[in-house]
Amino acid sequence: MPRPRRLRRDFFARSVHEVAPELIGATLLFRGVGGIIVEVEAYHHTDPAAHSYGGRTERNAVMFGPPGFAYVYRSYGIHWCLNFVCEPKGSASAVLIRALEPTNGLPLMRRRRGTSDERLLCSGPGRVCQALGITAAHNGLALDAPPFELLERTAPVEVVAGPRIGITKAVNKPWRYGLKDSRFLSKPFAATATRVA
DNA sequence: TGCCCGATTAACT
DNA sequence: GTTAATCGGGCAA
Repeated sequence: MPRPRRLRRDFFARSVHEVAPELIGATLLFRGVGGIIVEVEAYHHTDPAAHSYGGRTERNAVMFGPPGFAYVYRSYGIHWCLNFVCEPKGSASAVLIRALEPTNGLPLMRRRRGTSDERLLCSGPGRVCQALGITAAHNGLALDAPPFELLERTAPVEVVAGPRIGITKAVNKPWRYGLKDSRFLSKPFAATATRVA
């Protein structure tokens, strides 16, 4: 097994719809804690469900910056959610990290999450940030430098696509991507989900 | 200023 | 299946 390579900043400088499925199977670590990305969603600036759809604000400013940086926002006043900014600078598109298969730093993740159930550690965007210790303090950080470490996938994976979760606009767009049959998804994909890779 | 609501989660019935 | 928790963004006034 070859040593996994780091994802470089130019990996993210492409269409969010190319990057998102390729992130499935990659490894996300934050201060050495994390796991394999098994679920993401793509948000394009022309998409009414995207935070950047209505233009630049203080909250979404990082989305309008260069690709390869973290956009972290508060969800429902309670949770934090992590995105990877993609595409050329200014296109304001990003990939939401929705679930990981935990592989590194499990004791710390269990303590932060208050559960020992491995399936509840990182299965949901708010849970990922709680388990990894990511907050607004990390909004705007580069993804190719500590405390982040992103590793390319080392083996082929089966990626499926389906409608995104928890949104009220553009609900039919199949821009949620996942590792087929992973037990760490926040929700299963339909049996009829499109296979994309 | 006031009001509504959301890329969620956990704890209910 | 339903709902409370909790708060900043965005928009009406």
